[in-house]
Amino acid sequence: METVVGIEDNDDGKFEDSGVDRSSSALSSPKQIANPIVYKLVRVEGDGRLVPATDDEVMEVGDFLEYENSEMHVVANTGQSLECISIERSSSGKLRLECKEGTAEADLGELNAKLQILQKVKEEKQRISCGSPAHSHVNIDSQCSADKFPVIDGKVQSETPCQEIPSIASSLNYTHSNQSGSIDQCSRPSEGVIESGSSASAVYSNLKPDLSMSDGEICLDKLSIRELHELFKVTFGRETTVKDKQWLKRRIAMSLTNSCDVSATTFIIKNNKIVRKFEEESSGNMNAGSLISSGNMTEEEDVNFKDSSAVNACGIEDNQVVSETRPEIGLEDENYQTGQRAAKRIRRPTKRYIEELSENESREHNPRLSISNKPMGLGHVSPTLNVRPARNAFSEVRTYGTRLDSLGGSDVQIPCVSRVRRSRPRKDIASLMVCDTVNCKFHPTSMGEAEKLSNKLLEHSSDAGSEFPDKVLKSRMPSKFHQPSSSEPVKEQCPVIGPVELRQELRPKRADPSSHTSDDNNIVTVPTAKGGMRRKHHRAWTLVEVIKLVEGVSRCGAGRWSEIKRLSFASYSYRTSVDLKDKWRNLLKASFALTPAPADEGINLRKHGTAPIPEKILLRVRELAEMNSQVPPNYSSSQLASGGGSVHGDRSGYL
DNA sequence: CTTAGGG
DNA sequence: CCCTAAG
Repeated sequence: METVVGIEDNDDGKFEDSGVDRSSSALSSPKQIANPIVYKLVRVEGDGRLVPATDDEVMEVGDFLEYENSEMHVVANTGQSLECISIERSSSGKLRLECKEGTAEADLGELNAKLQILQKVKEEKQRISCGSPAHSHVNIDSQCSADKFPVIDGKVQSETPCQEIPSIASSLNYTHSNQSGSIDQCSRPSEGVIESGSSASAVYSNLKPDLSMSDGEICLDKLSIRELHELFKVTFGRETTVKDKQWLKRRIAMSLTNSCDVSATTFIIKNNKIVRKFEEESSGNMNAGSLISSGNMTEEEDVNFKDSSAVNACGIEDNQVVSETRPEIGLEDENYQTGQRAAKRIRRPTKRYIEELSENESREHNPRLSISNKPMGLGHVSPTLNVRPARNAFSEVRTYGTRLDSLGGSDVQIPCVSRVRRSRPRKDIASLMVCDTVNCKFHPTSMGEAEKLSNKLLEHSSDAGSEFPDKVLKSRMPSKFHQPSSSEPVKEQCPVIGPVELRQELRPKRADPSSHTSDDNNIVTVPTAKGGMRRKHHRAWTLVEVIKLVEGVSRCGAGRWSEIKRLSFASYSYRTSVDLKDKWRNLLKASFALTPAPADEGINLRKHGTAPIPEKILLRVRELAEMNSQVPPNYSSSQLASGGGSVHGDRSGYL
């Protein structure tokens, strides 16, 4: 699945013993054997099997490696401080520096990218390896460490103080062994411990002599402030004005350790250890100082962070390689590994945090915007009443605007005003204007009570009708309201485009064009074969609407839906006469079901389940229905003893 | 177009 | 809600 870079260490025969190692070696091509350290590209199959990497894969990695090497060179050249040089001498040291430098100075971006990829691969591999029998322990180990990272870290720190920074070369071998060891350890602790003890000690003994920590530490200690500054500069790629020797030392040490981690790929664990050690050492010597100084050095800290992250990337890469290594055991190693993991973990967040956090933030913001508020509660009468009017009023305008939007094809809502006016011919504009005025009227009018509202609405609607010349009404109403959308060629419906979301409303604020937020009603129109658009989602009828409907029916009589539409639903572009009719039908049904119908419907059962609609209204509906059905106007009053009288009364109340 | 009714 | 038929 994933391509992994593996480092195979041929130098130490003992390391090869491990099954893991063998597998890797088996995979490795023969030529690799010659080199002490071999980077292998392998693919981890789903079953955990390691498969030799393809040429392409190798190439990919190869580039990276090359890049690193070049980086190393650069670093070496750039490296000015004695310390650096000394470190560089050791192969491991070189790597370290390189990583560090690369991250700090050179193409952080590129490195990071590569590192990320590598890291990903590595992670994947680890995951996979868990599944595979051979690597299962590894996985566990890594996971465990990861999970417990913090704790382990602390543990490691305390436990690993003795460790010193070995030369990178040694560390490489060592690392491999360590890693494998750690893995092994997990599976079989006892063995691992023993083994680790021997191997680890041996390695250590060998390594220590080389450079080891003493080098770093001593060197740092011996360095003058100026030298430290230089070193700092080399390390971080920038000057520092800090005069605190301890702080400088600490910084440098940390950076070195970090770099080690990174570069140490294989050594990561070890590096971690080392790092830890450094920290400890530094802490022992300068911890107090560092703490104090750290407060002042935010800037410096930041830089460090950066560096560390960069380094991390390198480290990750290395880690990746390491992961492949076979199992050697070392108690310490395990600790190291855990430590490494921990370090990894810690750092990683750092890196990603920034990116992701920013992303998240942006996302969060967006969601908010995108989230539509649909405060419409049918159940709540008062609220709806207040809200609805406004919304409704605009809805018409909105509709127009929507259409325009749809034209654009984008969901974005353009301020209705601009759209409407632009797109629409004068006539339309006029009609719109009228609508607006009407809407405005509605808006301002605050109707606390449903009745009031209904009354007012009625008035308005009637007013509008009467006020405006028939011409205007006619033109705007029938053509535009009803089918206009579908009929209106062009732009509005974009039949061709396909399902377009028409966001109708601009909500209460028509002024605020920007708020596209999905409004309560997102009406999705679906292109019909005919080319017409049809609403896809049902728009819940609001109480206000129902009231208006009832009112309209009482006023105009059932069946005169177009009239009612015109009078009472002028502002509701989305309610067609057919809708009204349908709704009325439903209301009738409901009313009869709900109320003990004295008249035709003998069912007295009440359905409480469905009663968002106030009984009052249903009652009235029923009355109206009865009235209608009973037709004879004269007769109605007498006939509908219970209903007739009440009907009138209700009606008067409403009206 | 508008209604009415079925799906 | 949508679709369709009938007036």
